[in-house]
Amino acid sequence: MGRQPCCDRVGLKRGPWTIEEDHKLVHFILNNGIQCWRTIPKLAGVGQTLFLSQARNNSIRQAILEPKASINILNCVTILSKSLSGLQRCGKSCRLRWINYLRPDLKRGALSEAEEDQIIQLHARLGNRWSKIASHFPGRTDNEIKNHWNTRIKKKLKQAGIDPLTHKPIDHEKYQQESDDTIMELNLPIHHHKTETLSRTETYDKSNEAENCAANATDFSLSNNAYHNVLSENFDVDLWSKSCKTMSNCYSPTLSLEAEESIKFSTVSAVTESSSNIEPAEEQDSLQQWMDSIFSCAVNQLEEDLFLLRKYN
DNA sequence: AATATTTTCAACCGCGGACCA
DNA sequence: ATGGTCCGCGGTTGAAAATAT
Repeated sequence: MGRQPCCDRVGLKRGPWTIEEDHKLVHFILNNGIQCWRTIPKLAGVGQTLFLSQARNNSIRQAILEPKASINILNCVTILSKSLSGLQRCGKSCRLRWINYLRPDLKRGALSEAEEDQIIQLHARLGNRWSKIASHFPGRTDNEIKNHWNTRIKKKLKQAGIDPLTHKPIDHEKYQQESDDTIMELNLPIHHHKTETLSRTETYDKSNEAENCAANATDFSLSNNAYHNVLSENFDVDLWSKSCKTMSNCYSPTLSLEAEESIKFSTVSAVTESSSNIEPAEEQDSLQQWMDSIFSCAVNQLEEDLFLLRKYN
């Protein structure tokens, strides 16, 4: 009997993660920790549904009293009800996304020369045991190091006349024959290797802007800065909407002014509304949850705006 | 400016090992 | 010992971004 797949793949989403999915996963793990990856997709998002029903009741009540002021909130809640189901991802995919991209202790930005040298030394000792190698670099993932090895370091070594497999100087005449023999000995399929030349982008360094963008996005989604700002008296809506924009720019480079304004309006309304309807003892938690929801909502609106922009441009 | 080519890296796949009943 | 389940690892893929023509 064959091994069963890690999950029922029917109806599960694959491919790149959306902001909303990231948000659900981060929210769940920060609140509940990691227990069983298989159950995380089902549970992520569910914790917010209780608050959703509260919010819906509040907003409906408010809509009756003050229709104009609360219409945006009501819209948000309606959209949220569609988006707050569990994650349509398998546990494996969640684990990968968390480990390689979302976890808060990840170090961002290009690997330094010193790190590269250390990778080369460790690879000479350990071979392609990427997780072992990565364990020497806190904040770096095995995937990142593996990718860096395959795209940069291998080429650099070859350029320097060093065989990346053996870490010994290349004997050019024997090199091709030996690697083919090795492949035959190991009974591995022979692939047609692309001719590898020094990368045209070898000198290209990730711009500070890109790094800041990633760092800002991480800060925003993982350290709950936005919530703390909202809770403090000097909450700056402009600053917050800029954070949203910066984060969204990591995914999509263009945003409409309307979309930006939409975020501001949702935020101000949300803060006003939720503050007036929640008991003081629960205020902070509820407000944080509300901000969670509003953030998802704002992102949904942005994505809808982008979709329309693309459709009609 | 448009198109082609190359590079990067996030995400997927399948396997092996650990653990449990 | 056996079979089922889950997690983690390493190889690979392919879309998006960067660069060249």
